[in-house]
Amino acid sequence: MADQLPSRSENFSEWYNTIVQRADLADYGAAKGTMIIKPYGYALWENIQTYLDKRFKKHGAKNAFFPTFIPLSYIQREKEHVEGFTPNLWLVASGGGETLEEPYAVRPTSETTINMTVRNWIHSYRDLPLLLNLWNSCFRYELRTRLFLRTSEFLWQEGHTFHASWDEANEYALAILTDAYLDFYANAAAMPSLAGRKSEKEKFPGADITYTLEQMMGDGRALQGCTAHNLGHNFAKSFDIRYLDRGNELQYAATASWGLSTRAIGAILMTHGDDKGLLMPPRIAPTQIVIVPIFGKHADPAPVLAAAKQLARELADYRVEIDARDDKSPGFKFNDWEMRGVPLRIEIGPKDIEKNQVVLARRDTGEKKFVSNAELLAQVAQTLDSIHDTLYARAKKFQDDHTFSVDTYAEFQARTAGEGGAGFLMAHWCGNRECETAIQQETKATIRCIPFVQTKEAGKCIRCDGASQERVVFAKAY
RNA sequence: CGGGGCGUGGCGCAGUCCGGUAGCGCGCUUGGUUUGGGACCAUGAGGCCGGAGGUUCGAAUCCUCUCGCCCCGACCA
Repeated sequence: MADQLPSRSENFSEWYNTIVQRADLADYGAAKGTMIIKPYGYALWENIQTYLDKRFKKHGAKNAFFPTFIPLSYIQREKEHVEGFTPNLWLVASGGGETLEEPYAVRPTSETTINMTVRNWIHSYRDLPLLLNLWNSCFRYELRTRLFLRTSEFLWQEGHTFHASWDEANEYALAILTDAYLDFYANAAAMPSLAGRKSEKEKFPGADITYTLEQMMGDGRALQGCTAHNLGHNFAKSFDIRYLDRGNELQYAATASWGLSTRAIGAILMTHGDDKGLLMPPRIAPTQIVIVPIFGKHADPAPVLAAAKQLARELADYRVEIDARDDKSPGFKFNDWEMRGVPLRIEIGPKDIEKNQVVLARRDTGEKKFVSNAELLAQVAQTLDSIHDTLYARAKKFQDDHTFSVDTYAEFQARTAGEGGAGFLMAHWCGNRECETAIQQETKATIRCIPFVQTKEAGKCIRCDGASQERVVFAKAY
């Protein structure tokens, strides 16, 4: 009897920490705060990459690579940017035993090094837009780390784009947010998102506007699933990126940047799943279907194994694994793959072979049914789609059930009291940073975003009674 | 950097108070019986007890120093 998992409903945080390691997604690295992504976890990342990469390219972005080491003076060039990132910066002080004349920053993000380079690539409006994307890792010094959610080094993509005007940069950032990220979360990860923009306090250092998708995790905490920034002319001015427009006038370019990291894996894990373990969304699941051959009593295992392999060939369009381990019982395998979150299981034994059928078992509902070989392909396709829809619907319902309109600070404090998440709290806010900071200090809740979609209504700030024209979303966040 | 806890086979732990040369569960090896919801019997392998120094005839155990990790707080783009 294997150890029981911690209960997801009763101890969410322990459940997460245990499942990430037990499902072989990731492990701790030797250096403090670093993460080893194991094959099962990396396969999930590769599926995320494949999905997103296509959409970025559809929007004209081209992949490139920029160095990990960045001269410190580059980072220091944009005022807000350096202030924002200094607490998280790793520096390389020596190389080859020699102290460096100027330390290198280990990229916390590539805005500066990209801008220093691209300023020489752009001379004319004909060079715009310039649309780059990098798949790499970045490094941020962190005091408290958690696998996938916050580590000292993590994988991500960072897009950096250069445009002729502020509006064009803005449109591009929004296009990526909705056509790439929102689409990915909804149609690949089976996750609803709350789209909006960040408050001044929460936005990216150096951005004019930061757009975000906020998702609700299974414990009612919020997680920022990605960001897209309209950097306006800030970096172009700091790095002197100018071009000649059609009227032969020198203009500053406008820039945007946008990113999604391996934190998305954490988001997927914390959105789906139950007390049995993980539940991978079918379209990006590392293994979509596991075939468990049942070797019957006193029967020859060879025909069963052969039938399982034949099944796998028929299902070649899917990511399929056959669990032919002969030292594990079927019951153990069922539990094992359920813990790992494989959405669909096919059981095949001697009795099924006689009857030209298999057993289809879905991870989300636990439902098991016999399916004839003739109907198998259609049933598999339909069931995987149905699991995706079920996961999305569940997550949406959970988000809706944990979204509250809050009109008094007393209720706000009551909802944010205690250890766990508080859901999304839609409340009026005067727009002042002082109030925002005070609310955070008093309740641990932060403004996650100012949603794009909401009914405009006048109201009073939850804390100071100041005038407000729209609600913002507060939550306790990861 | 404060406050608390912990370092003992791959993993989880007991043993530490009352010093006598290391044990349990899981996993792993091999053989056999099993296999439709977490199988069983037998067998075997595996440990500088985080590190250094000290006390002692003798240290996982007592003393001193040191290194590392975890939790809470501070920090978090």
